[in-house]
Amino acid sequence: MFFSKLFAPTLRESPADAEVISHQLMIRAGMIRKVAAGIYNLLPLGTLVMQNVERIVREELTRAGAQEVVMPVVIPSELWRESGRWEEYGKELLRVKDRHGRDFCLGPTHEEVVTDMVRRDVKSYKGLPLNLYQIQTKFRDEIRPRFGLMRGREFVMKDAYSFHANEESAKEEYDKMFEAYSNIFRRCGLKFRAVEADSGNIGGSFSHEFMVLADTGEDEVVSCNSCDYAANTERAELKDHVSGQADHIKAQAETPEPKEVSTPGKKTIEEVSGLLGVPASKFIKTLVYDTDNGPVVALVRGLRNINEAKLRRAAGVARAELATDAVVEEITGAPRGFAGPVGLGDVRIIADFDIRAITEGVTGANKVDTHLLNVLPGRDFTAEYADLRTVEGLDKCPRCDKGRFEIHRGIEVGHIFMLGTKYSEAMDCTFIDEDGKSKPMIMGCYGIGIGRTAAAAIEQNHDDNGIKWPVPLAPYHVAVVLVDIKNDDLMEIATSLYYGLMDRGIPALLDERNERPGVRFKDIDLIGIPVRVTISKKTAAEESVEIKARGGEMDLFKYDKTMEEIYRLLGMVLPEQESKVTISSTPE
RNA sequence: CGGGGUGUGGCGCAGCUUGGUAGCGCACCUGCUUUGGGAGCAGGGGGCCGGAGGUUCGAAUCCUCUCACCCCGACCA
Repeated sequence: MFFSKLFAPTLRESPADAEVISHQLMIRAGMIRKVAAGIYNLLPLGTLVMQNVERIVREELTRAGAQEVVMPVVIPSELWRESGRWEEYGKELLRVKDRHGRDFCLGPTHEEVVTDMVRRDVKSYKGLPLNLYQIQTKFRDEIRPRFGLMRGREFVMKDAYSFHANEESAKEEYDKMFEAYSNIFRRCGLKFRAVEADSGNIGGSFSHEFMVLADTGEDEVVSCNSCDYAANTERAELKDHVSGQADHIKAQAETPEPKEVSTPGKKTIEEVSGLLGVPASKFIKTLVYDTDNGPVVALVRGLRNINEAKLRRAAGVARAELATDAVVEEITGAPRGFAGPVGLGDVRIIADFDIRAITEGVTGANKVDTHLLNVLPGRDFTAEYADLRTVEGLDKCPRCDKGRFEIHRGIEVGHIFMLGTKYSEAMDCTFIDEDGKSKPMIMGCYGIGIGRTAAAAIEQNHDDNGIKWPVPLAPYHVAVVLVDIKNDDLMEIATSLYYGLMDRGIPALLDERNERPGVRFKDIDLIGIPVRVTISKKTAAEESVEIKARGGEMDLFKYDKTMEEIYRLLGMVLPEQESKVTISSTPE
């Protein structure tokens, strides 16, 4: 590509609404432009990068034996009604009507469509396993799209779905996808971690998220500093480490009877802790939740946060939200801020394991302006115990019992998931097994956000000057900058190098714009091209070109060493028979 | 949806409190000079101030309504 022809409107300043660096740089580098909230145009540079991610995804999935298909964007409501998700999915599902008034939706994901496709034509175990994928535009009417391509409403996703005759086969495919995903993100030049994620209602621990580590990530992940356990903080487990230690039993025995203490107007743990001079870790935080199975009281240690997903699981409910003040008052007999587990009536109490470790605890007295001292779990109230608290750094690893958690922020670029028979049963996707019996297929699904992967790569690879693309994602691998554009001899050297690169399959950009060199260097850095070759009168006088890796130092190379050096910087090896090839020497 | 905020040339902003001819930087166009890290000078073009209604002799500015966008919360590739 000749830069003078390239549609890449670069900006010096970033638009005020771009928050994160990848969003800012994509706009400044002329890769994307916003059309509406969460909806973008991809300009040529953005398109090239997306194609690079897609190419890597295709290569790795093909190698893993998956087959590419294309499913529709507009999906009839009937399929979604069959799975029950037409009602369940909520407002994220953009529904439209056709001219006859029939209901359709824009596909946010394709379990229904692919299940329908497979059930029509696969009848026997002989047709299994099967892994079908597509790379396609999805639409999810997100409440709050943000961060450019990181969380758009319309976005390109690679979604794969596998079908199996039995669990073993499904697990095998899952492992294969795990491997393929690792290869994909490694090839994209990303530092990432596969972490355990919510397994949903089926499939044990068979769900992993692939997280690109970046401070701006929307997710938080923990990893053990001793073993290989890693999980999304939302899902990370903690074990019951506290029961039965000798000194603890002694402290329990020595805890005096509960005593009321007046705490007028002091509602928060911080306030009461300050007033009484008792550390917050002695507090039993008491939260009243409204669930679809009535109210539930949850207890966690002061300073710790409850994990509502864990609460939902422990309580066996689908919905749990903090109760309103009115409900709190009804359950505890006191206004918000003075709730405690002691003397509560007939209400379900679920406590975090850690609560059991408390002796001489402090909690609300279920009475206005009053708290209780010397509360001892087990003696003064009873509760069900479960893992309820959100993990934090330095918490003990539940797997190896030795290590401690480290916390990182991450961007979820991929998710692999065992679906089990949820869709195959709902939609009657069955096959005849070897034993002649009809069974529902076991399914897995596997997603990668293409644009999000590109954005994540920028989050991890940038500096003050702009993007620093990992070579496999770069829109062009090499920029050839001709400084003195009016000099025909130099132009010939530059174009000959440019075409030489193209002939070798190296995507190149020839910058022959009538701009001052500084402007052009800035643009090329901003766009993030990995290797820059500069040709000018000065370099030509030495029969050399100047080569500089993005972010590196510049060096002069004689014409016959040029290609070798470019290959080296791109992490490639010049083919043996080419080592003698030179770009055209100075014309006479 | 709840809470907060912003809408003024393509981009970044000022002007609004206290109504009186719409401004600055970048970008763009022309010319000259310049040409190794976002040039200088001179000239030039482009905005019904998000939209509708109202108050007023007069509204970017005050009032009402609306729309869009952004930020903080619960979802997700």
